[in-house]
Amino acid sequence: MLEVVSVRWIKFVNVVLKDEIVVRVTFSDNPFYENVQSHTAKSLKSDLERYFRGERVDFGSYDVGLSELSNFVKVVLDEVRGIPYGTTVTYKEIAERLKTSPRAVGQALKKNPAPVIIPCHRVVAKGSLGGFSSGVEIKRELLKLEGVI
DNA sequence: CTGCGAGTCAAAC
DNA sequence: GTTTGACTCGCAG
Repeated sequence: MLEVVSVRWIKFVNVVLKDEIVVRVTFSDNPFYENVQSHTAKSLKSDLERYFRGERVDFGSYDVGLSELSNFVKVVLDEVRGIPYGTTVTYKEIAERLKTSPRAVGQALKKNPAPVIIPCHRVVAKGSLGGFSSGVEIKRELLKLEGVI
């Protein structure tokens, strides 16, 4: 069954769940039509509201649907999920941990279907912010929210 | 097989 | 300061 959580922030943050698994996260100017039923969706909505209010929230307990992705991308995203709130890591560090190149890491992060839930915004370039699939402004605001900037 | 990045480093204007 | 080239590696064409 399909559910949608839409939360107001600098933009609307929309999370689509299928059978209580996060399928994707998007940012939009107008809210998505919500459909919140399961306990998971309710809990997620409340967690998101607290997170965007500036509270320290961990989304590690939510499942994200990664089955469509290549194995390499899964490994990278999995590594990224381990980055704690309020801290950042460079593409290079991730690359070294996984024995690959920083560029490959960037390519993998671009395919992240669920920003915020999988905190790809905590991966930055050495000396600058790096990129972000939903716009670098969003990335900057997220880091500001977590007190990194 | 070729070319392109959400990168990095060093060398050179 | 900025730009340029070599290196890198998984993926799309």
